[in-house]
Amino acid sequence: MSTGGDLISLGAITLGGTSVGDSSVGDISLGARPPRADAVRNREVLLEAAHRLVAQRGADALTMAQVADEGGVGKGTVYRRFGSREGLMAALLDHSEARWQAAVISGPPPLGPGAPPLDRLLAFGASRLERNLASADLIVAAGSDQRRPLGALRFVAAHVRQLLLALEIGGDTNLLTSALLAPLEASVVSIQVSDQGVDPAQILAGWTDLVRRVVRTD
Amino acid sequence: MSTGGDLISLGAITLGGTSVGDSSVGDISLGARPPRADAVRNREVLLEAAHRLVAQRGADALTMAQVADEGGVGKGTVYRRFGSREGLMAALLDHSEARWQAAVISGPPPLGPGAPPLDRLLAFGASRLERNLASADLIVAAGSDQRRPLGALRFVAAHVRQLLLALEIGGDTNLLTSALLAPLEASVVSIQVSDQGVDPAQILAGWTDLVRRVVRTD
DNA sequence: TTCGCAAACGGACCCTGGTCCGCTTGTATT
DNA sequence: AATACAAGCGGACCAGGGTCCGTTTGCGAA
Repeated sequence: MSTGGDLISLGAITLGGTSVGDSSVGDISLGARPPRADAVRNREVLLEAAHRLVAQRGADALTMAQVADEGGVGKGTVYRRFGSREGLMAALLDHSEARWQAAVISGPPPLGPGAPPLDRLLAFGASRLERNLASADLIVAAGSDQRRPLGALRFVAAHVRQLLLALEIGGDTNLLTSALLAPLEASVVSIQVSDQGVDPAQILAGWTDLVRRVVRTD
Repeated sequence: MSTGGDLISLGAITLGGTSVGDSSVGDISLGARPPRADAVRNREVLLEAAHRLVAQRGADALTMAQVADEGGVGKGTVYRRFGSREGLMAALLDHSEARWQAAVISGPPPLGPGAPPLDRLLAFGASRLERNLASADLIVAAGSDQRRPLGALRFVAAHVRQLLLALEIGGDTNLLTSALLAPLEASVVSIQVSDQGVDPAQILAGWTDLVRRVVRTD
């Protein structure tokens, strides 16, 4: 897996918070002294190790001791770097999240810019649902870790809100945004799919219907 | 706390599943021999102990060993009765859930029967949101335990679907129901309120707006 | 180059959820 | 009342998350 800088860490729209563990490598360290080389190295190594292990055995099976061993460091180091298991999961998500955000910001339409708002919104729903389902275990394992909800969720909300505004709907777009986002949340859809045996296509159909009803200005 | 039979365990719409731990006392034991007296007694005692501890220190702080001690039994017994921590939480929820369901089924309007469908739906949202927020920690702690999502969630879904049908909306009411329920889920709203500082009233306003848009048949 | 020290390291240690299994007890039957 | 046995019981035990603290190390300053 190339850990290269193929795209700027968009996930780092985390408003440089007070979150545990360090932030991404490419972060704008404002005033504070730069992180030590060994810390950066270990972070990389551990992320890669964790990624490998998750790919092999799934997120649920991942243990912190495993990650430490695989990375050739002590368990304490893993915790210093990521704060907690949730923090580690969140860090793992950051990669793919950044990729996805890039697709929304500058990818081809209808997901990316260029298509009419409604088309973009529907494409967004499909794409987000797919992603949330694909990384459901990771997302759920990341729980309500500091950085994820306030980073990724913020971006997603801003995007949807933008589209709703463009559609010139009345009402409070902020509130409506949350309401539209909820049915796509990993915690919600993973239950529907795993425990209730609902077909993901059905969920999307339901969401699409919902959106169509909400935005119609007949 | 009166453990009396003031209302029939509605939470037991759990379709008498294969879930771990036993089901509520009032269950229709079909064919199988009845539970032993000590088992029933311990279940009662432990529920009460757990309830007390949760009230005192909150759901998150609850440990299984505590419950066992407080109930004067071994830890193994707690696990036999409830299967897991999640199972215990789910059992705790059952009480209040049953109460709530009763209010929906036979309470005063507009939540209960008698009011026009739209009014009932909006009242439902307000009430459900309130309940989900009030027991958010318990609900989240109960996770995706067998009985909760397929018991409570099923009831709630059926109710909303009923109302939507009465409103004579087009489209697949099943899908729409899920989409309308998602924004009220504890996992969603508790993040909004705790981590994002959103006012519950705002959430309700957003949901109300959503519903109004969905059901309008202009 | 040497020095000082904040930062990083690592693994022993603690806590809690969950399992196991030998012992006890309720209950149906005779 | 005696018997048999399924069900229940309890606590020792294990695994994994998370903390602590004495030791090591990178790195800027002298």
